[in-house]
Amino acid sequence: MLMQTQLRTFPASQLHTNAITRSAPARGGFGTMEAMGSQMRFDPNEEIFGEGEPAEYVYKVTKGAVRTYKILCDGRRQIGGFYLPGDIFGLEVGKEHQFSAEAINDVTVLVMKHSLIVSLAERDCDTARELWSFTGRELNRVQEHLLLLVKTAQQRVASFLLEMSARLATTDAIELPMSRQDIADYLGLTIETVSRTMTQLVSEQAIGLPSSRRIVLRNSGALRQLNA
Amino acid sequence: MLMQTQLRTFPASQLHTNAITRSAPARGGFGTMEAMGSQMRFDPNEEIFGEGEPAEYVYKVTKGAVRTYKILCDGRRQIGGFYLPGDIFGLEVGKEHQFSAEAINDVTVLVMKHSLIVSLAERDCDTARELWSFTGRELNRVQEHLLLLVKTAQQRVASFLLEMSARLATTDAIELPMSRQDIADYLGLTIETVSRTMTQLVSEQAIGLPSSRRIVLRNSGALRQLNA
DNA sequence: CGGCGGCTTGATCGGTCTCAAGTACGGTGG
DNA sequence: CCACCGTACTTGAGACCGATCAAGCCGCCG
Repeated sequence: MLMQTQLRTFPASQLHTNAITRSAPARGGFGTMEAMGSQMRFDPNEEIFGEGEPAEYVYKVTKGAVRTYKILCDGRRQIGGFYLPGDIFGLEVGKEHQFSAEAINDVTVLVMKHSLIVSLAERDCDTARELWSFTGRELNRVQEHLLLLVKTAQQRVASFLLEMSARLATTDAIELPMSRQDIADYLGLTIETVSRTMTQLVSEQAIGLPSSRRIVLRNSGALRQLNA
Repeated sequence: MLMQTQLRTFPASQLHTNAITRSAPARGGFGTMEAMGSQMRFDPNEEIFGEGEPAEYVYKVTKGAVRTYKILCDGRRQIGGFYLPGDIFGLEVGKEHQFSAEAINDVTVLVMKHSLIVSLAERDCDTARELWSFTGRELNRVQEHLLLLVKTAQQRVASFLLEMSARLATTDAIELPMSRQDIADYLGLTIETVSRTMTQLVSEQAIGLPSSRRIVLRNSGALRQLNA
């Protein structure tokens, strides 16, 4: 059982087999720290860490998508954020993780020891500044997310699509990694409302929907106008 | 007009007359920094700073209550937080204020130069750590606020009352500094719904309401149970 | 005493949820 | 190759919660 708990957080073979896999020098964010990371893989829906667990590690997505979430008292799930390649997650200021984290699809992350980063920050003020800056950006992101939740369903979905477009679009088409349920739980809506709203946006020529996970932004101005 | 902009942020006489008023040595939070602060006063509903303005100063409430907010595209106002005596606000990681801030009632704050704090943090890693820690607590607060917004009206109001009780109650009775409109804009509800929900909680014996701003928690267990 | 702002209460409307089918897609086995 | 299945998604009908619109009430101050 002690085994199991460890396994859930750091599945099986990974901690040891993959610990050897050193990462290439970093491009963006947390410069030197990334040199210390090792790679880990997670299957779809696999837990990466759980709410309340000690925040031993910090993660950077190299492939796939991650969701963080809390289960509310009434059983609903609130998604706190989606993390895509290049994004850092699991970096806590306190001792424990405030949210749980799961892989959405096949995920590869770079793992760094929290304690190493913190102790480095105690000597190196640039690292300290970087930590502060990261948490500040996370704060801004959550503020934006909060503002979403007081809008109408159409506005929430439109904002979500624009955000995803900005984060993972190379063309005007995007391939969503997450399910309708994930989107719903992020936006504080039901799956049915998300679905209905999307078809509504299709009929308004704002988006195209060649398949349920594939979105084409036909009129991003109209989407933007719903909020601005 | 250049005058006016300045006046709106740092009203009239204050910057010069009060800059002399040195504060006593600090007890909690931002230790040494407080020694550098000067006092400022604001009238009810007076703007302390505006969204998008350069974040030149950091504030600590010594008396009264402050709200931060954004005006949404549709004209509604979303309140980001309430700041009570002892609370720090206006500390940004970036260059600009993300929210506007107003005095709710008669407010006295301690003002510190943002640039001084930051430059201190560049040399002193303890200060850097304190900045990070502050932003981390702010992040947790906003996360909690976000979770509020996906609950029912009763749950939101109950959580709000419990939070206020924890923050400003000496006995089981609390004197709210903010109006129903402020509460509504914090909880993402209308003033009518807040009012109705309160009377409902009265009829359920969960609270007493001797006057509209005065709340007595009669059965805080029941309030807590709405969320837990 | 009159007026005004903040709060409460009532009646109705509308958006989102709930419950219930129906449909598309991918995988598996015959 | 097709039949079958399970899962994810869409669509529909009705209920419900909170918003809106509209009075009315209370406390405060002139």
